[in-house]
Amino acid sequence: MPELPEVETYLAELAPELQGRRITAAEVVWPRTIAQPAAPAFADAIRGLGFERFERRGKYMLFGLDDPFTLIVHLRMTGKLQVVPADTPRDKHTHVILDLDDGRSLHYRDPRKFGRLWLTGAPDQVLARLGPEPLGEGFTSEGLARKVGGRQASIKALLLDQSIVAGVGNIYADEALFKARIHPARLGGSLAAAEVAGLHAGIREVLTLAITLNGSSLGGSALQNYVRPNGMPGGFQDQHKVFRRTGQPCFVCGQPIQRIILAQRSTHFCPGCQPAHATP
DNA sequence: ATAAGGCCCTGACCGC
DNA sequence: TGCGGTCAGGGCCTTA
Repeated sequence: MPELPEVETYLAELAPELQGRRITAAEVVWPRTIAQPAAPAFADAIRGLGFERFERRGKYMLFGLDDPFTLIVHLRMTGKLQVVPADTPRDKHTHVILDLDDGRSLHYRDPRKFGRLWLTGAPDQVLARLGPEPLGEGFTSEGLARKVGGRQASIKALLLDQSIVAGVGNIYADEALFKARIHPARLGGSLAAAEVAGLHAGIREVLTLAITLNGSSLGGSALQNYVRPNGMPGGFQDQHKVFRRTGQPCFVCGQPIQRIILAQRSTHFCPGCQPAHATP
């Protein structure tokens, strides 16, 4: 499940492959993959455009094409983008094919079909709901405190809300809450300023290390498993303190990690390190 | 405005 | 072995 560090890794590895390349043809196999414009218009409009700039915003990849177009890609759960030889046959999960001018193609594959692509001249409209970048100057402890203050939703649910902070998903929300020693079911409005400050720092530390290690590759199902565009796994899964460690001893206090459901998401925490109530 | 629940999808997994 | 049911999960939409 690609979150900010995985998307950052994706873009870093795709950029050198795509820089300067031009799209010579486009095929949309599953039209609903294209969020904007309609699939036929997308395929028609993207033909002939070249890749110029590469940016990330939250979990979105922004491919700056010839002015004024931006190709936006959100991988959601199981989306993958890979540069392959042009004669590579599409499999049953390949939904979009962009042929490049160097004898290769960019394949978008997505078993769950949740991911979406946009071709737009106004990317800010697509990204309008996003909150600040967690590693940017716009993300401050005070700003986070304003957004969670007074809220009656769990802090876990609030961290998953992309309008509060962009790019944090299920893995890094759990890991950041552990780092800050905050129980995930605590209500946003119950957090003291010092706790919010710790959470703010925890989010940044977890994401920064995860980017350095090229994200998290989870074992088990090939469907869920994130791998980098070059096929290599990330390295942050070995740093997980709570995520998918249900029943295993906490590295800090030894108590078994618990799993609960919050906001319809698996949530992992240490009952010893993350007490349900703030300690005065 | 906020909180909660449904929906989209399909491979993996479980119990019989 | 085969089959049906359940689950996971990001973001958007609807409902209250």
